[in-house]
Amino acid sequence: MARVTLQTIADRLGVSRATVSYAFSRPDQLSDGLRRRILEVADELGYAGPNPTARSLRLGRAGALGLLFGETLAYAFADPYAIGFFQGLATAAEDAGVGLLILPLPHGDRRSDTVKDAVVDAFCVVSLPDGHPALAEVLARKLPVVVVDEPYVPGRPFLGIDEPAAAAAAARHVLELGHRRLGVAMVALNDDGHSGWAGRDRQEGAVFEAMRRRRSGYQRACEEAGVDWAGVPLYELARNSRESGRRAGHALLGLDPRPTAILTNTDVLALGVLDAAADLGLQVPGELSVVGFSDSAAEEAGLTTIRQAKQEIGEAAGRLLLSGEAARPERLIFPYELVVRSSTAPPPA
Amino acid sequence: MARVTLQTIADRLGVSRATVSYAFSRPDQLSDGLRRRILEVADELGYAGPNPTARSLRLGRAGALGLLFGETLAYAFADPYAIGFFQGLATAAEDAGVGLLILPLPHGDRRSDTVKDAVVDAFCVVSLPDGHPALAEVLARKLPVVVVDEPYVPGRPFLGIDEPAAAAAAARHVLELGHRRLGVAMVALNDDGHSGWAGRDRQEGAVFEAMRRRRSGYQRACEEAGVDWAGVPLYELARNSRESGRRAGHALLGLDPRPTAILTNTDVLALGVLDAAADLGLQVPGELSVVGFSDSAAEEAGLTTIRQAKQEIGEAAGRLLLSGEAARPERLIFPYELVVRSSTAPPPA
DNA sequence: GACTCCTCCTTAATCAATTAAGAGCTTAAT
DNA sequence: ATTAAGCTCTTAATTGATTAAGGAGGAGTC
Repeated sequence: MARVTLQTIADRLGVSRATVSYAFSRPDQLSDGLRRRILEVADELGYAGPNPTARSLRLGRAGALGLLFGETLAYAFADPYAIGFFQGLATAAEDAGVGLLILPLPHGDRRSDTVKDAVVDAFCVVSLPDGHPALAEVLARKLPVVVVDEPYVPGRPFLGIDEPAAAAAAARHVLELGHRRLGVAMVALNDDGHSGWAGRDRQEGAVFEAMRRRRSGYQRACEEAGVDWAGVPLYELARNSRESGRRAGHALLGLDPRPTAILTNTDVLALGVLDAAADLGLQVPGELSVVGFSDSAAEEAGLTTIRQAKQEIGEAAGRLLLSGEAARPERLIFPYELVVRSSTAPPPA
Repeated sequence: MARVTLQTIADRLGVSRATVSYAFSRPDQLSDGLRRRILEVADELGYAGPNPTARSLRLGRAGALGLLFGETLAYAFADPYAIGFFQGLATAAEDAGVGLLILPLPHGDRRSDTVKDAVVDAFCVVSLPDGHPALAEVLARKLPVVVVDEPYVPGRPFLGIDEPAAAAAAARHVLELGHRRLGVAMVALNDDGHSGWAGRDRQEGAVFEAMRRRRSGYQRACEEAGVDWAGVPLYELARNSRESGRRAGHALLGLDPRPTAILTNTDVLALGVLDAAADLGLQVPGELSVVGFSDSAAEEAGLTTIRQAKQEIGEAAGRLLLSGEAARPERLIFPYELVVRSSTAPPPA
């Protein structure tokens, strides 16, 4: 059974290919009788309709938005922040009637050309580490691109929050409550899979720009409050999971002197820190204050966190790409908000 | 600035288009010198690389899997069950190095041809109501298709659980605990946006097959236990949200006599029912037992539920489509498991 | 009867690539 | 010297559509 194309139908009926095309896409160009006959024969031959790829080639539009996320897809779908963002982006795509093509990152040794081969009209890049090869591939495509969260690409629209300011607000919150011994747990500073204490080098050389900037916000707030940043232990995690957070929590809470407040750069991590506190029988917030980030999984647990409008950011990214305005390099900085719940309080006396 | 194509580069160098193509896709066919010169000129002219659409047309493969989900995308991304499924599907796609094209359903009056225009190699259809027009469009594409959960399409591979048996297991659990006055809250029976008490007609005429079958499982278990199904109130919800669950909870718990156990067809709904119980000061499980479904949001809340391997199902669906075996119509029925937690207990004496 | 105007369909260019087969030319083997 | 074999590049067919421009024929108008 050879492939059925417009031509097959045309030949069968002794009309031209163009005529058959019109039957599908422009009914007004044809007499009703012929059109009906064409559709009949098409049905009879099992024609699948005008080939979308050929159509796309001819029309010069793909009808899809490419999404590149700086993690494995399985991971992305497990991350509440990513989910919120997807939701916003999907809303924009849906309103415009275009699809959302979620692309896997080139993974391990397998050389897959997903970015090169992606049939899309534009790309949305989210949370890619500095210098990731996929970014270069995206830029090489010469299509509209927006970047969300990181990395900042000069000349391209950027969407995100003021990371240092937001992080500083989180730190300032506990500092103003009177805490002086802080601890920090952060995921996604680097992408070498390492977990453990992170010294100055790993902190400042972090390849995830947004997280690097977040960290600098913590530092600034500490220094402004007269707390020596060099004395603030920072535990770095390879994966953003509750289990990771627990591990970091145990590491930080095992220190002497023990921190009275722990800052984390994701809510999921913060939940893990709460688990660690529970393991050790520490009261939160009486004996330990914990702050999350993103307000993605914080409400139920009563977690103090920084809220960012992930859905709005996603939707704005989508609209920007679909409006064709993505050529103008804008920096859209979205608001954040410190949400104080029941995981923070003044330190024990 | 006109578009740069292979031809542009070929003309510039005075070579044939084929030569330029080889420079990109088959280095062994060319001398190193010429190849280097071609790549140089390409770079100089700002060539974006071989056009993926044209490539796709010529090669006859799209490098993407189409996903059609029976709800708005914004909604899908908010549903823990869907997320789990996506995760599995994305894993399979990722391993194969293909993208995942998430398609919006034709929405309201806007006639968008996303299904017709989707550049994909296969479709995965999830939870579509009976007779939804998008299904016909998918089938018309004559591409490999698998259906997950619903609807069952004769001749096409199907993946899901034994819905009636799973639902019956949930019902049997509370019946065996001694409950006799049950209440049921269900979402996604119909897609007409209606919420409220559902009588026999709306129950049996439900357009979402999986949910219809789930309901029949509840009924069967009741009847086997000698509980008259006609006396079991069923409250139907238009949306799967915690708020909906709370509403259903209030409706059911406001009845006289009050049910001692409430079955729901999603965990999210069950959480809402717990909220309603809390509103009314009812102890769970002392005064009320609640059972969820899917184990997608149940663990933290200590909810008794039916666990289904959503990730596995997603991954299996992906692999089936990508293996090219999707032609053989199989019915892959996945295991379910009753997970008893702390939301169910014998009824009050 | 000549002219114009429709309606309906065809012609042919175009979208941007891939790739089997073949044509020159050089090198190696007999 | 001749033939075969290798390289390197070109030719041309192919993938499956869209659409502006044009032609043929019939109807309407003066």
